[in-house]
Amino acid sequence: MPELPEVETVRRGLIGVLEGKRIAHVAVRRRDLRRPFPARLAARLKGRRIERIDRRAKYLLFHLDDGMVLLVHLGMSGRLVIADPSETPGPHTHGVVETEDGVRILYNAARRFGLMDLVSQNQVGDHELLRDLGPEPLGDAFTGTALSAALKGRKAPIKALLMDQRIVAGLGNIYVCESLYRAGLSPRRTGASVAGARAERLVKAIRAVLAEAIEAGGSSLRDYVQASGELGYFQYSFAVYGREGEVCPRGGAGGQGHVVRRIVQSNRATFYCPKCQR
DNA sequence: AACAAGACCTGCATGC
DNA sequence: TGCATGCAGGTCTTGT
Repeated sequence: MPELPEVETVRRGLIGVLEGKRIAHVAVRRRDLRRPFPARLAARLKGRRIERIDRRAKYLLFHLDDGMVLLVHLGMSGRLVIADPSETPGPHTHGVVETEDGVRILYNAARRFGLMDLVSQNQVGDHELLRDLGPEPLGDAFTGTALSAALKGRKAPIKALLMDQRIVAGLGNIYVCESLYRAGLSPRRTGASVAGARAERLVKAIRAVLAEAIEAGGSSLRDYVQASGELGYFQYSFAVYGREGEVCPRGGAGGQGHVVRRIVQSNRATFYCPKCQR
């Protein structure tokens, strides 16, 4: 679920309650997630002060005052929420962090696709999960030229390549579909064919879609909520994602062929408008 | 090397 | 009601 806009929204929601705060207590209820939680995680976090919360792609990075960084990924169904004082951990709450001033954060991941790791600050960039990531789509390094270069010679469909975190880091199924629609590019087009003006258009579309989604607090479909528990509402702005059979936003009255189609690429659903996307 | 498909795990909607 | 099936925001691994 959580793609870049959702992770960024969670980050923003946690800054106010966690930055500068000291961790008073940590409970680990189940540690066999996608990769097991680090050994002695609770003991290593206890007493630490959270100095800063960053994001890299879909990872959250909690910088601690002992030079370590707690890496958190939410997987498909993960949540990081500020608990109501009366709230008790559910069956999928795999970790609970409590600050000195009494704020409790629940780490919830029904499908256990998420992960946590501890890495020292000066090795974060070399971490195996981060080192091969492509540029941040909202950063300066993500340009039409850079994207063209990354796609050069690639025969796979552009849809699949944008899902590859080494090409650009942070997009997932929703925002790839929406960005391709915005750019007017068919998801079936080869990566190599996206160069020059098309690549520029795609970069602009990706940036715009992500910015709007962050503004909307992300997209809430099934599991995702903001740290506060509020829903995001970008799902109401989807042009194509999950809209198979509907008329796309540019179809106008009657539609005239602007019917959103669902296909499967690399085992993932792709939604697009064959009329608007070429 | 690049690509597609399968695997991981759980919950939910759907249809019989 | 119960059961089987398919599907889901991610990404790692396997096989061609």
